Amino acid sequence: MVKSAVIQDTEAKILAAAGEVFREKGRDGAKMQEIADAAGINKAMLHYYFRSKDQLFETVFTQAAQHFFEKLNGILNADKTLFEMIHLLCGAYLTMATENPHFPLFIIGESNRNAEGFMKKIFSLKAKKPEFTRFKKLVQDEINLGHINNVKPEQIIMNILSLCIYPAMAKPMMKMGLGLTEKEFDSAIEERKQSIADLIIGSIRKN
Amino acid sequence: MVKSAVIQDTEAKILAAAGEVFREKGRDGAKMQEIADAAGINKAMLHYYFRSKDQLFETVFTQAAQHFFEKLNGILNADKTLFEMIHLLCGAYLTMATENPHFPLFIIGESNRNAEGFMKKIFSLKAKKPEFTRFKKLVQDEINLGHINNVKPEQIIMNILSLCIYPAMAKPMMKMGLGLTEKEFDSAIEERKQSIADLIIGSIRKN
DNA sequence: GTCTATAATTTGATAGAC
DNA sequence: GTCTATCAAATTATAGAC
Repeated sequence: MVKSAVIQDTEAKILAAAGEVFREKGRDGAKMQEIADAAGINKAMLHYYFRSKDQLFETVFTQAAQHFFEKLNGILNADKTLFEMIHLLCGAYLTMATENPHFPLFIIGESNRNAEGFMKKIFSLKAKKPEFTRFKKLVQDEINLGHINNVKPEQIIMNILSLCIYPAMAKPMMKMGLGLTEKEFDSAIEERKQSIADLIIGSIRKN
Repeated sequence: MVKSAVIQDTEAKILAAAGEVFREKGRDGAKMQEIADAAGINKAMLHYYFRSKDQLFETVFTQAAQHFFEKLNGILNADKTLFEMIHLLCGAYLTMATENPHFPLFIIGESNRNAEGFMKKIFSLKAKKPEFTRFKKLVQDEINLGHINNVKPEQIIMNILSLCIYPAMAKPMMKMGLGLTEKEFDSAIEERKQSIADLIIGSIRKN
């Protein structure tokens, strides 16, 4: 166990390469040969470690979902006020979507393709599925205190997810549609880091 | 030319079937056999009419984009006030996304896969690419009149698109994540038809 | 134009040497 | 564990009869 930390073992290399290719090309568009090339190893190794393309995909997908859920649960269960939590959620989602723009499309595509299987997978993860019960309670408390309007917590969640994730995942189309350069688009996204949480809060706060 | 209007010609049948399958399964996930079955014709016919799978996809994609752009241009160039136009845009996008939830994923996936080719395709359409110049002017006018805050029109567009499209395209994941039944989710979307435009307008209107 | 049968190609998967 | 060579299956594409 004195292996250099720089040199990943083969399994890790495969998972990293497969993750990238699957996210970019999708489950069907990704080819085993391309994954092998990206990992710098032979195609036969993929089968040696993961048996089949399906199994490799499942592993990659599960790992990605798990990683994200852990992060999310950290926020949703933190001891914060509603407004603080909205800020944190917006920051986390925006950062995730910006750094890894293919990830949301990847997840959504898979959940659309096979909703039942998707659900089963999610529920069998070690990391618990994100729980919004605490968030919902915070919303209800603020309503009772008269601080915010009588809104459904689900709508707030939908708004946060939409505003944070969509622009990043649709970047090429957005850039083109709005006629923005790469730089202009990136700075537009940067602006949103400040504005989205305020927009959400402004829309529910009682004046 | 006394053919019954009910019986579509083969080419139209193919395009309809291919559109459905491509949107649902994606460019790579869709199989020619499945398209042929959906169209109720033989696989060889697909090649007779469209030469190759690639060409069939391009035709379907272009046609879909064109149809949507025409609708959008109708709104963007209409003689309306800014607030009216925001309401119309939200309605059009929400309806589109709800009735055809696979369409946005389809377009975004393709534009991510090949941004340059996507742009070339769009620009060569008969229907002009949607122009936001008039929308931008309306925003600037309202800013000058002191009716709304000094916001960038691009941010408004991003917000409209995000809030309307994302929840519908991510329906299975949303349902699961929020623990909603089909019925509950649909009524949540229905609520948004009333609330989204108001949310957008509320976020920019000067009080 | 439409079909059946078949060719050609791509791609996932395995066998077997090292 | 890793590679080369090869197989097997799936899928696109075409040939040719009607």
